[in-house]
Amino acid sequence: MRCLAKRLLSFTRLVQGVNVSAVTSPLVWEHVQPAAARRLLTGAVDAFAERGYQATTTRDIASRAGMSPAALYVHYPSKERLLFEISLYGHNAALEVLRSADAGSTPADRLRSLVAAFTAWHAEHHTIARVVQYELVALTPEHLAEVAVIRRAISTQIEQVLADGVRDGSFAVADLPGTTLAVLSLSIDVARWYTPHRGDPAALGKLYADLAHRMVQT
Amino acid sequence: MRCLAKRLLSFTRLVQGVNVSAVTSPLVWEHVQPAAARRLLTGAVDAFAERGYQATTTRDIASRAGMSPAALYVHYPSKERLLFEISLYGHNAALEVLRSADAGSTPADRLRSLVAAFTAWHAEHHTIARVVQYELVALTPEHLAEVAVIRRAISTQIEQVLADGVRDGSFAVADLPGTTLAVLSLSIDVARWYTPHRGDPAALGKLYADLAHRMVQT
DNA sequence: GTCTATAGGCCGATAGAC
DNA sequence: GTCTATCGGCCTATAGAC
Repeated sequence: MRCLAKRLLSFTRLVQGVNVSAVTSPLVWEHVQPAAARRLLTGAVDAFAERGYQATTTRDIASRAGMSPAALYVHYPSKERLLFEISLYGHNAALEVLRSADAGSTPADRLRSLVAAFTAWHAEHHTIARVVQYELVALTPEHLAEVAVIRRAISTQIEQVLADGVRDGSFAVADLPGTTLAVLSLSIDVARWYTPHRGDPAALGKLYADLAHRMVQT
Repeated sequence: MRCLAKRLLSFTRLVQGVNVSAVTSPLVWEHVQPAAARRLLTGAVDAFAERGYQATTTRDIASRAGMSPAALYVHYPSKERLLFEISLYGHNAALEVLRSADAGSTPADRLRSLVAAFTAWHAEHHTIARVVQYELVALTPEHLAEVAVIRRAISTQIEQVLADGVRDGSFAVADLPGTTLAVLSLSIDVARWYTPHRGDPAALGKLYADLAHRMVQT
């Protein structure tokens, strides 16, 4: 457990840095060291996404990592802490994907870019995304409060672009908070139903960018 | 347990009948008899919606119904059967809400009516809806197959209206299955975030009907 | 149809050897 | 840092009295 603080620091640096490809590549958990801790963490992501946090046993996670049940506690102090690390990293990754995608000369371009990226991330990383979006209740109140800060930043990122579009007349939005939530919903719900055989994440992102833009354009 | 088949029959008749107000009123479970079985079922809905199926204990359900843990098994043979009855009833209710709402002279009117009703149902009945949409994995394969039939009917109901609008030129849809899923997503995701203090279900339905219509109109 | 009592098993987490 | 062994507790479900 001595290496926990170090791991949290390193992944925060990575996610908030410029190298976005790192969080969308298959090597998402490269920063988790040592390798045994990483095997436990990726096993937990898969198990939590498949069956949910409560239905997953520490024995299941350990066996996916090729270890005995007791070995888990050398790397993580509890099952909840494993969930928290996944949730915190996942939220930071999602926020960073949005921040990197917020580029374009018009609100319409920016919105399309945001929705395409956010949707594609939820498809590409649907296992992590499922944990991020559907296992919040299993976090301790303290850990939930920590990820809630990131969730508000994610919401603000979308709301800001919509507000900018309303201001310059390119968007017509009757209910700004409600429409923000609807745009977010569209992407987030992808984590519920997406499986790799249901199409290319990038193509899905493009479709959803178009649908979201049509929801608000004048 | 002798009364189980009778209960299933009676609620199917109710849900597929004409009295839609019955499934949107607070007395949704009136058909579940005797009262002790109904108390267990509504307690289970609340508990499953709050904490999830796996995190809910039979002791918790029984105590919400004011009974000892053992009394539950007089009315339901297992915890999963309780989930199945809730899920089956909820799916039938949602489908019936859609079928009753599919009225209007144009595809645009029909789509707006469908989305408004489906969205309002997910808000008004967000506890049942949460169980319906997020606890599918906890069902046995046989029970899952049974609700999957109803889920396909729900999806078809939306897809048909979109197809009708494309045919008569009132809608422009690049990807029919993808757009169908997006429209459904918008309403379904309401179950994830809705709480009563977040606004009136009917007003939310109206907003979402507008957003969905704009997604597809020419 | 409700209760008390409990079977039988699995869970999260720990102890201590190597 | 990994193992085997195990603790103490809680779980679903059942037995049997009333």
